[in-house]
Amino acid sequence: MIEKPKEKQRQRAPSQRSLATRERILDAAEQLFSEHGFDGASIRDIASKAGVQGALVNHHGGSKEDLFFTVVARRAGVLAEHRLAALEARKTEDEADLRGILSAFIGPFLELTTHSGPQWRAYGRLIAHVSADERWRPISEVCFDPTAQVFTSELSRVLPGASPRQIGAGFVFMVSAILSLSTSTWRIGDLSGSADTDDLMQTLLDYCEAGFRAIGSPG
Amino acid sequence: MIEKPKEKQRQRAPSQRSLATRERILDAAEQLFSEHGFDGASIRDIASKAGVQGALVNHHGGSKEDLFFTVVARRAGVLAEHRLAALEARKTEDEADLRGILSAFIGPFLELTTHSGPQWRAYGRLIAHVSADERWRPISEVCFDPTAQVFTSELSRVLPGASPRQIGAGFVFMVSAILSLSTSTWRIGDLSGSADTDDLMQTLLDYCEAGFRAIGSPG
DNA sequence: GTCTATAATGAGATAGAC
DNA sequence: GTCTATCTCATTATAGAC
Repeated sequence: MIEKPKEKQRQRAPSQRSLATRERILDAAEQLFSEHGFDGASIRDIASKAGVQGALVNHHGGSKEDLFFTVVARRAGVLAEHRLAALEARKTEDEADLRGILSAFIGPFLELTTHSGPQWRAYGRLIAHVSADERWRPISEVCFDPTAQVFTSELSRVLPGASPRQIGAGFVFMVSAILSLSTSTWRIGDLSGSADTDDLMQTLLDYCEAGFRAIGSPG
Repeated sequence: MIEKPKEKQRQRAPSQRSLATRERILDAAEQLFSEHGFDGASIRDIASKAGVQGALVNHHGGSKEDLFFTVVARRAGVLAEHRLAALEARKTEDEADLRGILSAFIGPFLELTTHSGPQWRAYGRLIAHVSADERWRPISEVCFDPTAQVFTSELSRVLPGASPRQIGAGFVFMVSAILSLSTSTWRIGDLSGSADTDDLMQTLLDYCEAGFRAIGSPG
């Protein structure tokens, strides 16, 4: 199950080749989990994509659920750091108003998932799976809730007229809209050029900022 | 595959008992597909929940993919009718402004999925699966795109300043926010009472209306 | 750490009796 | 239309040689 990160004490440091293999396996798992979901991606497919034997996947990743957890957690820290750093930067420049907070949350995610290569792009879709399936709630709690709490606190500060429940609802609406850019781009149209994605980010920011303002101001 | 609704010519009308069995199977499939997704729900589990033998599921539903299609399509017509009727009602009363259009789209969905029993509640989650997985795009095109086109046309009419792409983006944001109420209610809090859900619907409407206005107005 | 081989289970689908 | 029985295949996971 998903109990812990379970950091076994190792006898000695793993070799470089071992680490490289492990990374290949995690990359393959990231892509296939993001495309087909947990149940739709098989260990065999992952092993095949990584160019290794099936047994190696279990050796490096443990059970399938452990592997899924590992893949999600691998980039969660980086994403959280980018978001919190962006938030701090806004604060020190006195730009931590509503739009500044939303930018700090949305910007790093879109920057990473659209401009940082196919693995990060897959990771965006992967988060959508984690977020949609209550089965992965323990993963969410560990990987994403801490950051979410920081941002909802900030939102409550700049929107004193909104109840915690309204802030929570608005936050869920925003997250689902963000993730829809990773999963439903085909509904809006191809996003090949950077100009298009930046355009879409502005539209998303405008949408969410106005939405939050409507929630925060009295009826 | 998902080619067609494939209406085989029957020799004679099915018996009442047969129809009842078929409904039980579809109900069970609806619940399990909505909870665990297509790959996570097995034919065996569906048969067990419906209280029939496994072979009957294939007999009534065809292949697993056919069964999924059938379940999604079963209520799609009702949902579409409610939405289009609500839209027409607004138009004849000269209330087809932005908020009226959004209400006609959101209201029937929330009414059905929160106040019309567990099957409709499951159907809401089911649509979230269909919408998130590109694999079901053919189903979306048949079941939901026609209604979506009607509403995006209306939105373009009342928001002449927004490009089709912006309307499309806003529509995707809105749909993802609506569906998040079916999948992520545990993130916002329990929705036991009707008052709570009505409250949430107002919040959602405020959020989306403001968001669309921000998209539709220059700068 | 990596491989081959295989165990153990569960999946979707069908044949054929009733 | 319904059931029993079964086919065929894919799945996760592990045992053990190297």
